[in-house]
Amino acid sequence: MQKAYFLRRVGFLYLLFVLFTIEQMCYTNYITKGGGRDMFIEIKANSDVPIYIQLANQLIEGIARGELKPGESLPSVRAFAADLGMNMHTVNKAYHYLEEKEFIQIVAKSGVIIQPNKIPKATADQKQQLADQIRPILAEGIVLKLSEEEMVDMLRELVRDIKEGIQ
Amino acid sequence: MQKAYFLRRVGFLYLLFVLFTIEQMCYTNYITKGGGRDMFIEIKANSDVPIYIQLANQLIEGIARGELKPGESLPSVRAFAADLGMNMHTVNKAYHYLEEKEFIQIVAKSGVIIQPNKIPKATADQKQQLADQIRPILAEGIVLKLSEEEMVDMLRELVRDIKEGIQ
Amino acid sequence: MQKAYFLRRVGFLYLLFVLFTIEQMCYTNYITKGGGRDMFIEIKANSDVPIYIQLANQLIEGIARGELKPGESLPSVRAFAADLGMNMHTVNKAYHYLEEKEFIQIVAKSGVIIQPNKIPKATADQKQQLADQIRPILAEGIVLKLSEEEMVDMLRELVRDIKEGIQ
Amino acid sequence: MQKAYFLRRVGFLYLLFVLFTIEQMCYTNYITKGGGRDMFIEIKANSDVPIYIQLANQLIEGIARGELKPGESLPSVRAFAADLGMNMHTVNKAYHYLEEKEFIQIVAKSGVIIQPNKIPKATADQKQQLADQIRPILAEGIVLKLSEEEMVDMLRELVRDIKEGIQ
DNA sequence: GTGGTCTAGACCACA
DNA sequence: GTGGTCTAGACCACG
Repeated sequence: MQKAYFLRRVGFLYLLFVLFTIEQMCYTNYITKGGGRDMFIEIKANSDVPIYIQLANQLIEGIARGELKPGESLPSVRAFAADLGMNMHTVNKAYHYLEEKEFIQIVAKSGVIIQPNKIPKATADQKQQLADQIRPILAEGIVLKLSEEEMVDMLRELVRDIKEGIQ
Repeated sequence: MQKAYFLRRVGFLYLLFVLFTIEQMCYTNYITKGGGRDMFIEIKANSDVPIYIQLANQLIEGIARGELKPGESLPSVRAFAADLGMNMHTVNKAYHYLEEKEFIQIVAKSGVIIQPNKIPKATADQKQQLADQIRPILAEGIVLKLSEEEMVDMLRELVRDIKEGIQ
Repeated sequence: MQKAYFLRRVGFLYLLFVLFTIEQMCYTNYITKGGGRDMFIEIKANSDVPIYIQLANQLIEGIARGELKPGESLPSVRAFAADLGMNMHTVNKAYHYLEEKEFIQIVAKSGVIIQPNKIPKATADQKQQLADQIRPILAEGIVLKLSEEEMVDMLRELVRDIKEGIQ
Repeated sequence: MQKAYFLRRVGFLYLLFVLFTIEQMCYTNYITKGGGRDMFIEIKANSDVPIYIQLANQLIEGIARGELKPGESLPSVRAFAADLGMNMHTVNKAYHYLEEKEFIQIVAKSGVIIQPNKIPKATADQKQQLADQIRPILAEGIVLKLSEEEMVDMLRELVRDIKEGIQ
């Protein structure tokens, strides 16, 4: 009897732990209406990556895989913030971050749309920036004994995942 | 005569210019004696990447290209900080960051050495972490109309640069 | 034959490109019949300048270059809004903005006319207002290493452009 | 007697009015320590120009007249905000606005400095932007019967004022 | 209803 | 002590 109770208690604690973990890992996993289909946004609360950057990255992936099409409008800062359970300013910051990269256009008092002008191909500067970001990660990969080919495979797989929307 | 003087003056001005530029871009560009050879550490003050991470990354690259060999000792926190003109705490933080990754060993009151045990091949977890870091960068690359092949080429070139120590 | 077709196709694509660009840059590029001649109104949707201010500025330029003459009537709010594809309120606001500056007269239930009374020369107050608006722009110009003469030249050129209706 | 009382009351109301006006017009007129000399920052609370833009403009003038020299550090966002009686975020916004223009450098967790690299001469793009900002003001000047020469004189005077720090 | 601006107050990681 | 980030709540002007 004692044992059964113990087990039940452990089970309960375990459940609590799982719930807590889930809550900590992804405090939001909401849906935003984009065009006809829906789009999942997943934010990790305990990440060292700022929330607004995470949001921006997810939107970038949406653009990358063509789910968010040029000219399409994004939710208003307030509506999006409410959906995602975060503050207006955080969404606003993500939007301005993306506007700086010219991936979206913020039309004051009207709304936010995916860049309707063709996004131009990466300039040498932009490529250099991307390279600077990737470089330390690759160095770490090399130290961890990953061969060049393994890393190339990883890259190809990631590109496929992004384009197919696999988390 | 007039011409020779002119040339010398231009040379001098050019030197000043170079020094000025270097000083502005990287507040440190020092040399640290590791093992037999020297190694350049370059820190960008005006970067959004924390200094201790920049330092750790440069050391990781040193390990990646075999310049820092297993068992070799690194400068003491104090000496390194003095050389690099940065705070002791910063160097310390970089060391602990690398120790956590098990790329180095910190032996209390003795010193710091490059991991003498063979660094094991990346676990699935570690690979996943690397992938998570690369993913948003690739997504941005895709939005900027880089093809998969271009990104693979970029990766291969970066790996070559790292192994050959090209900045 | 092959060549002629090719040229036609290029022309068509170019036309498409131009239309696309115009549509993106300025959501309206309409004509309004004012007096005898026509006048172009160009609104940039993605500007930080409010639309009603943009409209008012274009009308001010029309007055400045004498295209809109004292006593001439402007389109009704309703008709103008329809022509420009914008909200009635916006046109209304532009009109009231201009009326406040005494550049036009709004006669209730009758229409809007360009100020028929001679517009008096700028008062000290008005000059001060203009100066206050220009000042920060000039300061920025100075920081950007523009000489006083360059800025004077810029001013002269702008005055010429305004008077000749060059965009 | 009645009259004296009335006058006193009017005097009191007038005093209140003056105080109110002063408070409304410039709610701050603070000093910030820059190098050896002090610098006046004046913010108009009831202006339609956002506070953070006003602040940025005053700093730009400081740079323009050489009072703020390259490499010099600016107050921390919190200290500056306290001095000016405004919110940290407002100062922060002004700083980021200036950083975007590359007039200052924000070094994370360290401080803010006036751009130490030479600020390059205005590009064609930047000149165009300045021209676009000045144009409507000039058009208004023309309508107010200011001659080109009068406006040139106004510009020269403003440049002199900026360089000599005359408000 | 939209984005823009501003305030107040909080925690964090870096240096 | 610094800037970075995040939240909560407010008012405003534009459309």
